[in-house]
Amino acid sequence: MNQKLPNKISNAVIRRLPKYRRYLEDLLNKKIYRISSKDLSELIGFTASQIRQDLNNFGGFGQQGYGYNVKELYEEIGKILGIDKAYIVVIVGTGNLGQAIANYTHFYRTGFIVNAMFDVNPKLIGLRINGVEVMDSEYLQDYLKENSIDIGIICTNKESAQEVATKLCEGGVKGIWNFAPVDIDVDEDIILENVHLSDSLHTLAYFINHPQDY
Amino acid sequence: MNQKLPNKISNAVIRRLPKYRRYLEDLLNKKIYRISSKDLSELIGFTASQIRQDLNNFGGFGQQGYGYNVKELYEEIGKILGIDKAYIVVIVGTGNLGQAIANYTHFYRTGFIVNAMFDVNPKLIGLRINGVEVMDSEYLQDYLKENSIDIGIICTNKESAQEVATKLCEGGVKGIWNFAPVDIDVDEDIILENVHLSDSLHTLAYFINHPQDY
DNA sequence: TAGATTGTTAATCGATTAACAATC
DNA sequence: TAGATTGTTAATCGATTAACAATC
Repeated sequence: MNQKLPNKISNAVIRRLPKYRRYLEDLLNKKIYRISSKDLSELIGFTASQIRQDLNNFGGFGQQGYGYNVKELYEEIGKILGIDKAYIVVIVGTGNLGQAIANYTHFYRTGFIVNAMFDVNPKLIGLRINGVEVMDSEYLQDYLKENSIDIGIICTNKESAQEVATKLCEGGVKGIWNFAPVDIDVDEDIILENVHLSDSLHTLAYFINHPQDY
Repeated sequence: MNQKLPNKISNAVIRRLPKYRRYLEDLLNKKIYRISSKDLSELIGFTASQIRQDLNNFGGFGQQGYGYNVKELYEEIGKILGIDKAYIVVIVGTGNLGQAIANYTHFYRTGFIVNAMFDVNPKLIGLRINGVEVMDSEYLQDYLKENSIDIGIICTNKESAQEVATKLCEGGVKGIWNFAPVDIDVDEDIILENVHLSDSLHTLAYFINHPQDY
C-alpha cells in the first residue's frame, strides 16, 4: 500500500524519445561521451529544462555538476523504447511502399525482423524481397495462427486496410504500423501507429502557402 | 490602421486539417451532404467544441441550426491547405522509398507533379519511373537553376541528406519533404516537413512495451 | 415560431519554462 | 571546497473543453 502510482507519460514526451536517441547516437559517433542538458539543448532545439523534465520521467540519469553520460543515456533510452529487443513483423501490401519498408526496417534497424510478406497481386506473389518470399494474402490468417507475430505493417491501399487490420488483430499482433491513408479501427489492446503521408504532404503545402504560421 | 492582426494558427490545428478533409471526402463519397460538429465529432474522434474552434480559425463555415455543408467545407479546407493548386516537385534518391513516393504522390494526389528524379547510383540513372527519367544527382544544381521547383523530396540516406537539402535551398525550392532519418538545416524561409519513419517505429515499440501510456 | 446548432467567450486542463535548492 | 549542473517545484503559457448567447 501507499505504492507510488505511476504517472502516465504524455504522448509529447514519448515522441521526443527517438529524437533524443538519434542525437545521442550522433554524439557517440563523434566520440563525445558527456553532455549537459544545456549543450544538448543547443543541438536538439528543446530547452534544457524540457530535456531534464523529459528524462526525469524515466529516472535520474544525470549527475549534478557533470551532466549526462552519453553512452549510458543512449542505452537507457533504447531500453525505454524497447528497441533492445527483437520484433517479428509481417508486411501486408508489397507494392513500392511495402518493399521500401521491408528494405528500410532491414537496413536501419536490426531489431525488426520481417518474417513474412503478403500481397494479392499475382505478379508479386512468389517474389523474394530481402530473402523473404511474398505470399498470397489469402494465407495471412493461417500464417498468423501458426506464427507469433509482434507487429503488422499495412502497406495496402485504403480500401483493403481495414480488412487487413482486422485479420492482424485476430491473429494476435501487439501493434500495427499503418501506412494506408485511412484511419482504421483496431481492438483497444492493440497499439496503432499511423504514418499518414498524404497528411504530412498537405501540411507542407499549408505552410508553403502560410509561411507566417510556420 | 486598426487592422485586425492575423493570429498565428497553431501547429496542432494545422495538422488536424488534412484529417478533417479526409473525413469530409468519405462523407461525400457516402453522399452525405450535411453534418453537425457533434456528428463529425463521433466519426473523427475530436470534440465537437474543438471542431468548431478549429474551423473558426479560418472562417464561419457553418450555419446555426443546420451544421456544415460537407462539399463546401471539403473544398474550403482544400483551398486553405493550398491543394487546389499544383506543385512541381523533384525527388532526390530513387531507391525503394523514392520510387514509392513517386508512385504514391502520383497516385493519391494529382496536385503534386514529379518533374525530375535524381540519384547517384549508376544502376538507377536512366531508369524511367512513371515516365520520368532518373538523372545523375550531379545535375541537380543545374536543373534547379533552369527549372522552377516548388518542393524537393529527400529520399537519400542520412549521410547525403544535408548536402542535398543545401542544394535544394540554393535552387529556390519553397519546401522540403525529408524522409532521411536525420534533422537537416535549411534556410529559415524554406518550409521543412520531416517524415522520420524510424522515430514512428520506435514510438510504436514504446507503446507495445508500455500499454498503460497508450 | 421552436428547435437545433453554430460562433465565441470563459474555464479548465496539460505542457512548457523558469527558478533554485540539492548535490556531485 | 567552489563551480557546475542536475532534479524538482512553482509559474507561465498555450491548447482543449465547457457553456451559452446568437441566429439560422
